Amino acid sequence: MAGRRGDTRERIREVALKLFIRQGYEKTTLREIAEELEVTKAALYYHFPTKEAIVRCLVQELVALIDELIAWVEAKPPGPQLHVEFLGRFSEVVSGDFGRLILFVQHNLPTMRDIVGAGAVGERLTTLFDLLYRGEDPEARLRIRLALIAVLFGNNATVLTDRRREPQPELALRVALDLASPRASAVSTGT
Amino acid sequence: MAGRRGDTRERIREVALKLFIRQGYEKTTLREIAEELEVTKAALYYHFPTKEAIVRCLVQELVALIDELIAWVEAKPPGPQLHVEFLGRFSEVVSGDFGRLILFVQHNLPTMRDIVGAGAVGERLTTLFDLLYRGEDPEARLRIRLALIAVLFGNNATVLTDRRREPQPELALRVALDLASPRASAVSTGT
Amino acid sequence: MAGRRGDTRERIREVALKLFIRQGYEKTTLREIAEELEVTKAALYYHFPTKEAIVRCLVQELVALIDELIAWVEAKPPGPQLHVEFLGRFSEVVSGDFGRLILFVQHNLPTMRDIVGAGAVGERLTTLFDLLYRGEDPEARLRIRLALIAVLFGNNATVLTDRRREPQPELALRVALDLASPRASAVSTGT
Amino acid sequence: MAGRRGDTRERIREVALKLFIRQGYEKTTLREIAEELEVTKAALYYHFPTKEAIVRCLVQELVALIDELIAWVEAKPPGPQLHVEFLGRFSEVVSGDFGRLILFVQHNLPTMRDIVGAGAVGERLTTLFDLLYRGEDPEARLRIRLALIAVLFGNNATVLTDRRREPQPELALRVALDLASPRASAVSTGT
DNA sequence: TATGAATGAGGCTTCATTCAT
DNA sequence: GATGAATGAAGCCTCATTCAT
Repeated sequence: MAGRRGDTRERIREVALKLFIRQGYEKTTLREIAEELEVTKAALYYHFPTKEAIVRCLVQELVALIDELIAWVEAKPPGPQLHVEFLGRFSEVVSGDFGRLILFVQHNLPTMRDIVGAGAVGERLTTLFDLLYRGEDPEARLRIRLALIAVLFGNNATVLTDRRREPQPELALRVALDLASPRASAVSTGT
Repeated sequence: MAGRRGDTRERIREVALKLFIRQGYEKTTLREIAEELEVTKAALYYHFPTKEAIVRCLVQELVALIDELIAWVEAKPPGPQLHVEFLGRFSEVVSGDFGRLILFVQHNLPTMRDIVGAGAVGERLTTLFDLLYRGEDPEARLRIRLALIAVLFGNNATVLTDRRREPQPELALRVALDLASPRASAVSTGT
Repeated sequence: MAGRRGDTRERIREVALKLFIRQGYEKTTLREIAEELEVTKAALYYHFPTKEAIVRCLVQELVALIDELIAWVEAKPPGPQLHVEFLGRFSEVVSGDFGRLILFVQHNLPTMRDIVGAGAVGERLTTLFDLLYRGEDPEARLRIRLALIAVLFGNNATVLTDRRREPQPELALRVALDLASPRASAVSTGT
Repeated sequence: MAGRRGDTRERIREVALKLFIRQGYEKTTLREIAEELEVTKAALYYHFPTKEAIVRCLVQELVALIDELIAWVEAKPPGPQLHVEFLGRFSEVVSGDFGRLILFVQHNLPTMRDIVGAGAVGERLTTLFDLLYRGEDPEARLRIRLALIAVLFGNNATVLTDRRREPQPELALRVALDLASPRASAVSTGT
């Protein structure tokens, strides 16, 4: 009640993100958001022209964060060492807002499709992958993607996640690094 | 009206599954389902007491399929060879209805939570993992889970998936096998 | 399941009456009636063309019972003794099906209006009163009506009824007789 | 749209009461209420969270009015004179909103049961009776209840009411007073 | 006599959105 | 910046009823 002047838009964003993750976009009503903020529904319309606009705003934040990663990668010299460094960076980033935004997207897949278009986020990620693995073979691409997933698993919980255990970011990072490291193993050269 | 006797319930299930994956549960209206089936909304209520009941039915099918996998694993002698065989089986199964049901769950995460309860599917999967890796260390558990994800990736497309390429089930299986195979040290040091 | 052949119509009537009293006509669905009878909804349509028809059937029974009372009164010589005898008769009759039918009407007042018409039952009762009190003054008419209510109170429970006590038919009859007995009391001659 | 600010809730209450009496709760649709008020159905939901809530609101008004009567009785010294005075008060009150609310309850008996609970109103009335007749015998209790009914009859029309005549409040009150007045023996033996 | 499957109408409710203040 | 009141569209669901078997 004191000291939060003008940050209403920010608070809306926060609450919306939380609820969109927990309950999904469609089940989250503007009334709920407003109530949690102790304002009226109509007040939200002062800050966002539309419910969808909140989603677009959140997605744009995610895209911006991915763009930062892209810029980060572009600034580094390519090479196998890059993958290792990148996973470290990714692991950091994922534990913050970036992680929650990814969760938001994962929990609202069909909604994403018809509010921001099919590939809004996916496209950007593919760009990122291309940068990391320009010219590499499909298997390497798949491995890096799994490595990212592994890192994600270290922090969040979704289906296929072990619900009985606490998140273990370091373990996840270790496995991810292994996955991404180049190999001349029997398996990948076989067949 | 022609030749389709008694299969209405089955057809509802089919269309609902398709639409729940494509548009999500909340955005899929009963009217849509009914129209695509060329019946009235009320007809749906003859076969399912509620919209949620369709979801529950679908989830139960998935659970049943997982239970089959569990039974399959329990029938085999344990050992490292089991993992290899299991991934093969999983790969087969994932290309069929099982895969679509997983997709359905992934695309409706928050809905799952409040219709069938938080862990309805996750719990079952954890049981399956426990069986595969009873007594193994956390890293092994994480790897098997990633291996399953890899197989899933070979067939479906979700966030973090490479949207420009066709699914490559064989490649995915190969990487999965590598992930799950036992290795000399925690961090692979080559073969 | 054994011995009740052909009495289905009767059983429908019974169950419907019970439910119409307890829950009201509108809230009682044909499905409920059918379920309690362990038949299907459609089966009801063999016995009654319509839900309203069940109501009409019940009302006609009540009307028939009132007509019996009318005939009974017409057969007796008029005079003050008649009132006493009639209340006795009424008290008997009210403890049986007649009472339940009255309850049914009381619990479904607006429904009666638009299924059987505003005065279907009331008209008949007025006829009965006219017979009992032909030529008597308005006060006497009101007293007889209250006497009948008193008798009703002795058996049923409605609003304005003392919910803490058991029905006391004899007490009710006693008060009713007092009410109906002619008087030259100070009150009725005053003003 | 003209001159009616903030009274919408009141107007809803009014129209609902009228229609609930005339057609019964179940047969009265929100569309009807809204149309008669020249607002949209959704507007009703701004003022009442639910159709049932309108009923509850109405019942609470009735309960409040009964409570006023209870307070009125408690403020008077007990004794036979109290009954006379009370019937006078009751007669006044019954010709206003109180009477319509009672009518509403009488015309929606089963609905009352499952919206506000079996004894919501009955309980309160019993409290009132207890106050009037603390320690008196069952017959006296029955008589006072009949006296109240008589007063009701003077204003409203229900089953067992003489539909051909106009309401006659004064006559009704006279009979009620006679009913409630103490008498020599249980069965009146003249004056 | 009875049922399984389906329909059409309509009911209650919810929700994003608007607008005058 | 914010609110109270209202709207329009649409959603889920229920129910009496029908009809071929």
